[in-house]
Order: sequence, then structure tokens, then C-alpha cells
Amino acid sequence: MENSKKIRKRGRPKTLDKDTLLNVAMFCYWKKGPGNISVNEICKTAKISKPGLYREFGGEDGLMRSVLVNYEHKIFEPILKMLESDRPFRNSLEDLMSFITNVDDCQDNPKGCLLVKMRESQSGLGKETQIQINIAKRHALKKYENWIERSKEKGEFNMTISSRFAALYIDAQVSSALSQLARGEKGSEVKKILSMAFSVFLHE
Amino acid sequence: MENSKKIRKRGRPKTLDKDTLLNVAMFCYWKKGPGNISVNEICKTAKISKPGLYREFGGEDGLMRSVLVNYEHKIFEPILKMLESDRPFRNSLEDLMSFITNVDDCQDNPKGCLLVKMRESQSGLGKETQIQINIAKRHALKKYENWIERSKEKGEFNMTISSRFAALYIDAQVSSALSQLARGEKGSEVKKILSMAFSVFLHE
DNA sequence: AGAAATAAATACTAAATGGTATTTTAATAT
DNA sequence: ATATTAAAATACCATTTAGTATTTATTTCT
Repeated sequence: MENSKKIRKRGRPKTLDKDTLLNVAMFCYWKKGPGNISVNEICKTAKISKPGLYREFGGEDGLMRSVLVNYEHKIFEPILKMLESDRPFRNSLEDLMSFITNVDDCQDNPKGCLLVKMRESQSGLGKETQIQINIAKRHALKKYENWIERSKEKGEFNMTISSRFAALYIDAQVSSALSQLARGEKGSEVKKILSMAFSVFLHE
Repeated sequence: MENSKKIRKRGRPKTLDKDTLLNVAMFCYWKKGPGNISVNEICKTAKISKPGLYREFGGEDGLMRSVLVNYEHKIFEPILKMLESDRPFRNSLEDLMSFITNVDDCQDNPKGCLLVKMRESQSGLGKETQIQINIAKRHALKKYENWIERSKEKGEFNMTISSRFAALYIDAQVSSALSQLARGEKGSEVKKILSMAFSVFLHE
């Protein structure tokens, strides 16, 4: 459909790389927390002009929303894909825990999860961003719910709780773990806590 | 000791009520989140002059630290006292969960816990405040640990985990619950999650 | 009565913030 | 060539921020 790639439009050609900017902004928000970095700083870091950012994203709220969408696609979805494997429930659960808590201690690598951080300071963020946060949350909950539903069908999940509630519980525990990691807790300690919280699923 | 109450000092008598200011500031930080309110706003809300605040607390960091100490004394300690009762472990646990999740939906009542909120945005806060946050955290962990230790002695806690780790687990779950409440989740839902997380303690 | 001390209140600063108006540059269409 | 289109770059704006200098008011001490 969009064959407008080749047909150069009229004015000055744009040099601003939207995708690069989104990634720079994503890492800024992710690393420092969405409330602790300004559009000014992001522009400086990405080496673009402020009006350029405003032309592309409309403003801070629009940028943050786009960053969140970008995060969902590039970071979050691939993780949730893990839950769609054929491996037994116990193994998927173990995979999930390992993935979350196997964190490299590299200084300038963001810790925790951008979505969790945004949820923590949701009330202080813009309207569009808040809406996107809720979309992302519902999305994740649905994935967890489907995972439990399938595991029940396979006879690998035998608790007598609703899949919906199990999903809420998983979300709470995963968010808590990611929060702890963001605060600098050791991955091994966080994993022990996560294991204990999820042990309720295993021996009925 | 401090009988300087009666002996009026030399200059103009002070009218600034430090304790009232502390309470106003506490509710501001508690309700809106420590990163979402300025000293300017606090001064306006408390109807005091800014130099007055700076005279009493030195600056934003000093104020926030004092607010946190105030919170520990007035809000946090009384809650932790609950864990020192003679009631059986199961009951104390139930008390704790009920207390945390029985929240009134009054509009202008702060939700969640100020300490938890400060921990969430710890890196963005001042130096003194950060130190006090760590003190408060260690304090709470010690109380949880003592609670478990006593329960073990009474034979009411039979898991083969260290009291220290149990304390970390409790802290994680309590913090998570308070975080959920602050985000507007329903108390009844949060309680169900908390119950499930703590069920690991009950049927060994 | 007046000096000294101390607090309150007003007014101010420099820096940072989100957001724009304006100008300059680089391309195409006629 | 030149008009037109659109992006880039600079410079700007009002507001808010944490923090202070300065003046004014109220008290005690001599």
C-alpha cells in the first residue's frame, strides 16, 4: 500500500530518524524513570532539535505514549511470547522467573521494566500515556490468562481458582519483582521471593 | 529536661507550627507522591512563608526526611506494633492483611503508603531522604524478622526458611499490596492476592 | 527609651521546564 | 530561474522550580 517510499516529496528531505529517537527516548525513560527526565534532555541526548520532536510526536505526552508502544513491540511482546511455548507449565514458569531475574549488572543498562515504572507514576503522566498504560496492562493480563487457561486444559494447572485471578496474581508478582530489581535488589534474592510466591501454583 | 518551654527567648516569638507543617507536608507527599509536589505548593497549602520552611528544615531534602520520620512515628510504628501482640501467627497475619486492605474510599484520603512511594522514586530524592528511607526499611524488616522468630519459638511458624528471608518476603508482598492500592486497585482484590501470597506460610 | 535578637513577609534570583514563532536550508514543480 | 513546499535550527516565551537577600515586625535585655 504505502509505496510512497521512493517518490520523494516536495520539501526539504527529513533527516530525523524517528525510530532512533524512539529508542533513545525509551532508554532514557527506562533508565531514569519516566518522571525524572525532560524532553530537553532527551533532545540533547538524541541530538535532535526540539521542534523536530514536537513535529513528530506532538509533545511530551505523545512521545511517551509512542515510547511505550515501542517498548511493547520491541521488549514486552517477545517476553510474553515465551508463555506460548508447548513446554509444561512448570517449565514455562521457571523460564519466566529466570528471564526476569537474570539481569546483567552493566552500569548503563536499565533495570526493571519501563511499563512497571510507568504504572508506578501513572497519575503524574499525560492522558494519552495513561490510556496506553492501561491498554498494555490489559494486554499482559490477557496473555497470562490464556497461558493459565491452556495449562488447565493440558492438566498442568490444577488449582481451583479462576484463570483471571491467577493472571492478576502473576501480574502482581512479576511487577513486584521488576520493581525490586529496578531498586537495585540482587537478581538471586528477587528470584527466591518470586519462586516462593509462585510455589502456590505447584503443589496443590 | 527541656524546660525551655516557659522561658521566652529574646526575639520575635515564632508563630510557625512545625508539627502542623509536617503533617500538611506529609499528606501532600503521601497523596500526590513525593515527586509530584513542590515546596512552593506545600508552603501555599500550609499557609506559611518559604523562608520559614527553609529556616526550620534547611531545604526540600531536610523537609522530606523530617516528613518521613514523622510518618514512621505517627503511621508506621503503630501498624508494626500490631505484630507484637500475643495472638497466634495465623491471626496476626490476618490482622495485618485486613489492616492494609481495609481502605476507605474517601476521595481526599491518601492511598497506599508514603514509605513505599518514596522507595519507588528513591533515586530521584535527596540524599538525607534516601538515607532515612533505608533506615525505615531496615527497621521494618527487623520487626518482621522478630515476628517470625517469636512465631517459630511458639511453634506457630514451621517453614524451614530463615526468618530473615521470611521478612524479605513479607516486605515484598506488603509493599506490592500497598502499591496496588495506591494505583487504585480495589481493597478486596488486593486482599485476595495478599492472602494467596501468604498462604505459603500456613499449610507447610 | 533604645539596642539587640529573632521571626515573618515580601520580593527576588538563576536555572529548568514544556512548548512555539521565526528564520534558514534543501529539496521539487513549474 | 523561481515559486512552492517542508524540514532544520535558532531563538525565544511564560511558568515553575529550589533557594535567598532584604526589609519589616515583635519581642527581651540593658
